[in-house]
Amino acid sequence: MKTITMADVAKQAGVSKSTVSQFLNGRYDYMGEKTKKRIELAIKELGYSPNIIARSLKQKSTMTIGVIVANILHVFSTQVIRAIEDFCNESNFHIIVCNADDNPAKEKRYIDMLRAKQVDGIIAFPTGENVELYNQLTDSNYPIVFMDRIVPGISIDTVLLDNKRAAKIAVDRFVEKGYQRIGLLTPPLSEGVTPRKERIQGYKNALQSQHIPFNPDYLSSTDISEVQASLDAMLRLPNPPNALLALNDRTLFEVLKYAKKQQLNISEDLALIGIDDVSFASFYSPALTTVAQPAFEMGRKAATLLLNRIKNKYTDPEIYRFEPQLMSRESC
Amino acid sequence: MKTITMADVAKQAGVSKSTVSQFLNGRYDYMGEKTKKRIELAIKELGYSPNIIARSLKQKSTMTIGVIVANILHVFSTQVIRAIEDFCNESNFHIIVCNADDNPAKEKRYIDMLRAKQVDGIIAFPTGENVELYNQLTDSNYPIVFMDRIVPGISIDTVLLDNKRAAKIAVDRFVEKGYQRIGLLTPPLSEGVTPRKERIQGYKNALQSQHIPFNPDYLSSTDISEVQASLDAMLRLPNPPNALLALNDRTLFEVLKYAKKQQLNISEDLALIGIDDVSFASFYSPALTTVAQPAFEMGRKAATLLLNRIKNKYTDPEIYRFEPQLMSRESC
DNA sequence: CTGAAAGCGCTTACAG
DNA sequence: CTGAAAGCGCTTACAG
Repeated sequence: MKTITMADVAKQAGVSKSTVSQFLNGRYDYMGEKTKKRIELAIKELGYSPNIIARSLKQKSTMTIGVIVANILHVFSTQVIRAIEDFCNESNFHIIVCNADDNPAKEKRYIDMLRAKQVDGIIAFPTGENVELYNQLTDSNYPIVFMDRIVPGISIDTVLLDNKRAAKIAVDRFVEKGYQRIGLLTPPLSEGVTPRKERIQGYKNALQSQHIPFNPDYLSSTDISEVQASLDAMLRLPNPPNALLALNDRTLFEVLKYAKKQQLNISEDLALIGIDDVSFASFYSPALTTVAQPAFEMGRKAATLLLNRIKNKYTDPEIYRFEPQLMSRESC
Repeated sequence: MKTITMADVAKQAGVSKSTVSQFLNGRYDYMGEKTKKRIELAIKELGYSPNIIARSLKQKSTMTIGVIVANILHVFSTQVIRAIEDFCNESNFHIIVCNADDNPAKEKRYIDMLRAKQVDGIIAFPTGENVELYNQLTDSNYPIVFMDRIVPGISIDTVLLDNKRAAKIAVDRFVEKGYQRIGLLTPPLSEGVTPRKERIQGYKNALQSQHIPFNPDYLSSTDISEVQASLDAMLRLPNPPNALLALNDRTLFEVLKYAKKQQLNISEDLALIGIDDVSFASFYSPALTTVAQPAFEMGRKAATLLLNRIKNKYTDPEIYRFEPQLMSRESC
C-alpha cells in the first residue's frame, strides 16, 4: 500500500509538482485548460488525496482547534461542544476534545500537547490554576477563548452566563409567587469556579433588593454527596425555607432524590427552581421551573471569537455575558 | 515571535539536530551526561517545545484518532466519547470529534477530511450508506471500528449492545410482573439503524417464547414527533396494552410527556420500561425501570480495538456484543 | 558517542 | 503559463 503523493500525480499528468499544487489550491489564474484536465484525470486515476499534515507544516495552520472542558458528560459542556463543532465545520475546522476533570495538571498537559500539535487555537473551561501558563499564552498572542469561568487578572476573551442575573431571576420569581424564605443549595465554593461565586452573590443581592434579610442557615454549600443531608438539616430548622434554589443541575438532582425519598411534595410543600434547564423539566411532576443558559449561542460565540482571532482580526479581550432565561413551569 | 526549532536548541547546546532529536526521544543509550545536561538546559532557556506536526510527517503517525457520532447530544454517544477519550489519553492519543447527523454526505466528508489529516484511525457510528467508502477503508487496511450499528456485508470491528437481549429482558420483566399486553414504541425503521431493527426483533422473539401472540396494533413505528399521537391511538384500542416498552430514551421522553398531559398513572395504569438508562430514572415518580447499555465499557472496548489495530496487532474483524442490564425500579 | 545528509509531502517565491 | 529549487521542522540510517 504505497501511499501516493503529489509527485506521483505530477508524473502521471506530465507536469510539475508546483502545478499540481496550484491546481489543488484553486489558483487557476494562468493555468491552461488541458493542464487542468490532465491533472484532474491523474488525481482520479490514482485516487490521490493530499496530505494535510504536510501542508500544515508549511502553512503553519492545521485547521484544527482544541476544546478543553471539565467533563464532556456535563450537559452544558456537551451543548457548547456541539455548537462549537457546528460552527467550526462551516469553516472547515475540526475540534479535538479533551476532559480536564478540573485537574490543573491534566489541563496543563492538554494545553501543552495541543500546542505541540500546532492546533490553531483553544477554547477552554479553565481550571483557573495554571495562571503562569495562561499568561504565556496571552503573551505569545496565542488564540484562546475561555468559557464559563473568569480567571482574575488574565486578559482573555471569556464567554459566560450572566450568573448574578440568573440567581436574581429565580429569587424574583419566588418573591413574585409569595415565597420569602428562600434557601440556596450549592456545591462547594472552591476558588476559581466563577458560576458558583457569582450565583451566590446574585442570590444575596437579589434578596437585598427585595428587602429580605439574608439568612446564613438558608445557604448550604457542600459536596454533592452531602447535599441531601444538608437539605435535610435545613428543612428541620425551626423556621425552614419554603422555597429552594438549586445552583446547578447536579444539585437539583440531589434535591429531587431527597424529595422522592422523603415524599416531599414539591411546589406544595416547597417551591423549587433550578439553574440549568434539565432534559426532563417539562414532563417531571411537577414540571420544573428552571433558569436556562443559552448554551448553543454561547458555544457559537466562543467559536466565532476564536476563529476571528485565528484569522488575525485582533480585538481587545472582553467578557461576554449571556442572558439567562426563565423557563416558567409548575414547581414555582 | 519567531518560533524556535530544534535547530535553535542544537546551536544553543553546541550539538547537532540529530543529537537533540535522540535526546527528545529518550534514546540516551550512548549519550554523554554532559551532552544531556547541555541539551536539557538549552531547551529550558529557549522554552523549546517540539513541533509534533513535523514529527508526524516523518513518522506517519499523528497520535490522533477521529470519532464520528451521529450527534454528540445523545447521551449514549457522549458517554462513549468520554470512555474513548479516557482510554486514548492513557495512550497519549487525542480525539477529533465529529457529528454526522445521520447524513451520509456529511459522514463521507468527515471521513475524507480526517484521513487527509492523517488521523491514525477512526471510530464511527456509521450511517451505513457509504458502503463504497467503507470498503475502500477496509481494502486499504485502514484502522476503523464501528459502534452501535452493523453495516451488512462490511467486515469491520463493531461494538454494540445485544439489542435483542435488551428487548427480551424488558418483555420477560413485564411477563414476570403479570403483564401480557405489551406495546412497543419505536422511531421509524429506516434501514441501517441496527438497534431499532434488532430490538423489535428481540421483542417479537421474546413474545413468542412467552407464548404471547404478536399484535401488530401494539407496535408503533413513527417519527418522534408523532409518538404521542400514535400512543394515544394505541391506548384507545378496544383492548389496549397494559405495558409499554420505549425503544430508546427519546421515545421514552415522549411517553412521559404524554403521560403527564393525559394524567396517565404510570405503573398503575400502564407499566413502562425504557431501553437506555436516563439520568432521572431513579428519582422520577414512579422511578423508571430501564434497560441500561454499558456505554463506558463499550466505548473503552472500541478504543482498545482501534488502538490495537493502529499498533498493527491484526485480528479478524469481529462483532462485539455487550450485555444490557435491567435497572429494576418502580415503573414495572 | 555524535554529526552530515537525505527525506517525509507539501507550498511558494522566483525565473523564464 | 509552468518548472526548479528551497524550505517547513522533524527523524533516521549511516558513517566515523
